[in-house]
Amino acid sequence: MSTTTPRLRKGEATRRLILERAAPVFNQRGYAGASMSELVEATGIEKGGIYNHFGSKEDLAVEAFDYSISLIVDGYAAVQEGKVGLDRLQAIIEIFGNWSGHPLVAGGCPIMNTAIEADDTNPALAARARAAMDSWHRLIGSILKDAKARGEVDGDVDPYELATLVTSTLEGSLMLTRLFDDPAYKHRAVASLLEHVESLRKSPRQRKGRANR
Amino acid sequence: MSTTTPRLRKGEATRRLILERAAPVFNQRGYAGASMSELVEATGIEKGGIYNHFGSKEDLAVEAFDYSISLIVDGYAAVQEGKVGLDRLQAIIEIFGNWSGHPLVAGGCPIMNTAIEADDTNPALAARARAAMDSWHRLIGSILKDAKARGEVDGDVDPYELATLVTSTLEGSLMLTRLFDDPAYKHRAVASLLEHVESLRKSPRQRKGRANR
DNA sequence: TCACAATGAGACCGAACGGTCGGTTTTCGA
DNA sequence: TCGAAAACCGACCGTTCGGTCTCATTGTGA
Repeated sequence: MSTTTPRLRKGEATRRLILERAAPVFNQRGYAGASMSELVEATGIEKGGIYNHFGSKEDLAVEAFDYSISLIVDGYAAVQEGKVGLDRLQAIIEIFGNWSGHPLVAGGCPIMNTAIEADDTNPALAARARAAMDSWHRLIGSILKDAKARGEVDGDVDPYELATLVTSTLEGSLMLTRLFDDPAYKHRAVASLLEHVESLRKSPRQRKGRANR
Repeated sequence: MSTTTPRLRKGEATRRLILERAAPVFNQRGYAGASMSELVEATGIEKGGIYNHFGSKEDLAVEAFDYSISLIVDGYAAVQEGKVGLDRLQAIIEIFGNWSGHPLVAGGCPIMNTAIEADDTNPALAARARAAMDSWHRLIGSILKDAKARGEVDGDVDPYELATLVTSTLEGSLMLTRLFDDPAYKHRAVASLLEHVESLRKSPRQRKGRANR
């Protein structure tokens, strides 16, 4: 390996530009719904140029998906900064309801969109969606485990199970919000989840013993 | 008009057969992902035969969607029979987690699938999805209003808001269940919602005064 | 029974699909 | 500055797309 330059400068820039511009197209129109000619138009790069960097439409879709995910990972990492324990989770839930004006990627949640389209049709994309969703659940799960370790929440809360419930509610509400073009659905889900998470908090007094419900 | 026969017998039968067989194809592969040749194969009717009954692929997709919805409406109507009040809602939530073996239509919830694909691309299908979702929310909402009228639940529960929360959680969990091919996600959501609904029940004692939280 | 409308088959259409490739331009290290 | 390599273009490929049309067959009311 030594000092092999893996990729040259200009090409790398175009490659990234293609991904940046193709990602929202795939996210809005779906894999089957997005045509190469649309991608040519959206990227400003001719077909030959695109195929110079990606082996197939599917390759491009997979890499564009990964690019979308990287934006999301970065976005959610940023909102947790300076927060600890349960506050981190609440910050994540809260921001979910507030990307509205400047969504991380146009067209809704790429994981959900890809999951819905690809589960019966495209194993490669479905696998990427699973990986991204798993990583998301590990993030939420680890925050909850941390909160438990810090004594903020009761011991009988299963971090992973709660994580999947949070995801279910948020994603479902996002689907409704986009279907009806009305943020109220998302906001209700966020409010409900924040309340639920808040209810998990042990009051400083209680150290042992089950609290709420 | 007088005694105009709107449609003849044989044709109506084929028409329905096409819908029955096309519905799962659209639900699994999506509108853009389903090709006419796949529909020809699935229905056993040649292209000319299909276009004899439907004006376009989109027309067929819309009618197939409506057909799927009719199956769902019938299915959920059946499970409520003989039940009253909050029991009706709990029966609906419960059955949501148990279609697994014999789903009403292959490929997951047609409303969610259509919502995700069509919201940015197909106004006609998106409108149908909105109508179906609205009707679903009205069903849940009316059950909750009935339960309130019967004094089963507290007055400060907003039927429509709760309905949309139930939908969010169920649909999101179905997405996860299908993505990971694991009913656990769905079952967790069902259990959580059943518990939540149960917590709304006033004990026979309490007539006035807010109960839980 | 019979004539005609309804039905379904399948060859056919132009357009658009995803993908290839030779040639030109651009980039950049030597 | 220059030449090889990288990057990019766009015409072109075979295939499949959604949709049309003609014609043989079938169903059916009178």
